[in-house]
Amino acid sequence: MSRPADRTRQALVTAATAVFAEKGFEAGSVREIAQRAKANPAAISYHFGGKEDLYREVLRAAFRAFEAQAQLTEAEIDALNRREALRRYLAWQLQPLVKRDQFSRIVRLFAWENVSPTPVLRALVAAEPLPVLALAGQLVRRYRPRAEPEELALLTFWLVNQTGPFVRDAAFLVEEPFRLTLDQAFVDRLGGLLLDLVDGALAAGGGVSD
Amino acid sequence: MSRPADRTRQALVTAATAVFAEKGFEAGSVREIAQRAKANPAAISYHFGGKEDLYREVLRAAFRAFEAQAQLTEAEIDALNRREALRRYLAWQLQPLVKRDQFSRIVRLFAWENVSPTPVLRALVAAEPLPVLALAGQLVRRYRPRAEPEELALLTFWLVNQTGPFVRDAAFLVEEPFRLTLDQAFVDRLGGLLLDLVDGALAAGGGVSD
DNA sequence: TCCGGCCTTAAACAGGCGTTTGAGATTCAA
DNA sequence: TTGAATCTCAAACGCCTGTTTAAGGCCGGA
Repeated sequence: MSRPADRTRQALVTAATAVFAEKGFEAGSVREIAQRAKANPAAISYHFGGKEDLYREVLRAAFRAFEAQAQLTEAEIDALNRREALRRYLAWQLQPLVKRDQFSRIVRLFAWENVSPTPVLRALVAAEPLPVLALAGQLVRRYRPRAEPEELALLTFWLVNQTGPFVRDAAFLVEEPFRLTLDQAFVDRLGGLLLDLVDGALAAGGGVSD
Repeated sequence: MSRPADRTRQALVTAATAVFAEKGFEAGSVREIAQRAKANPAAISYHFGGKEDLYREVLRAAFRAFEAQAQLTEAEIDALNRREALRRYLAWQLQPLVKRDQFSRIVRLFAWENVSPTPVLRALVAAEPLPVLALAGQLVRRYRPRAEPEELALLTFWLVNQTGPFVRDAAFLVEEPFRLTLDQAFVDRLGGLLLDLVDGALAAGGGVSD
């Protein structure tokens, strides 16, 4: 695959990622995408089939990019000290804060899907469960091996959302009244703070010792 | 004020709240709003000035409705046992889960604003800081009176987001793979679980005893 | 050189958007 | 009852949307 059209395809996917991240799927227009890719709107229908199919391509690439950064496998969760496993999990989830330019668009894509899921994403995740949920669930069981299924589900959802708000609303945190500076040292401090909080929360009230 | 036009005004605000909650400000159309209110699209321009002005009215009503449900004042936070204050704070924030029909639209309105803030809301909150942030910050200081400003800011933001995901993504929690049932008993259990988690997290690692 | 497939393009299509217009209905005070 | 103010409504305006169409450029093989 080194046809002349590959340049157009790749440019369209890149431009679409930026536009959909900024405005969401509905509000992102094929004309703006084409303009940023220096291509014609009709090229989207020609190469992908339509706006939805282009979006599917964008989501697939986003999933690949995010999961490639995982610093934790299912095997490691059971092998490692549970606090160390938790530390790696949090570090992975906070990576978008470090590699801001690279990941911010992907984070925003998922934020849009969070408030208004598209049929495109629903179809994609229906195929197989999200790896991040499986990892978080396994991590919770290291702390609460005897928890009921409902409590386990709640704790898993809770753990996933310990980092989400910081990543999703990073732009909000640098403004008033918070005024935080998002450099590497800050992300390290945040990671340490969250590790203490989450470890403390899971260990207290119902947790078993490691 | 019991002019004949008041019926139209009220019907438009009600319909607009539903439509904006479902689709967001941009995607919510004046034609759909007018149709649900059994009115003419031109009535929006006539009574409010335009789509933005109608939205401002919707947001104002939403703020009033949400803050009227507060179960905690600044004075009570310092007077009460800190765990009891935290319990009341969490109960307040989880109320949308209990009174689902009444509050779900407001929660969704703010969820849209979270991913893509409108100039309308920005102008509204610029006037004065959000009461919920002030309360959460005061609560955090009960646990960590000697924390640095940055840590205080992070902990405040963290506390606010302990309940947010459960309320915002309640529709997600009832589906696979979680399959939770959102009745009163469940919300009580969730409130108790979160109270233990948050109290444990804030008390561990840096917290002082009460 | 010429042909045929791949690619790009401007133009047009049907439909939705927020808002304005002007005429008609309705309401209320005098 | 009359006149003026208030309100409603269908129609039209200009602009934007995703997609289709048809014409032409481009390029490698015969």
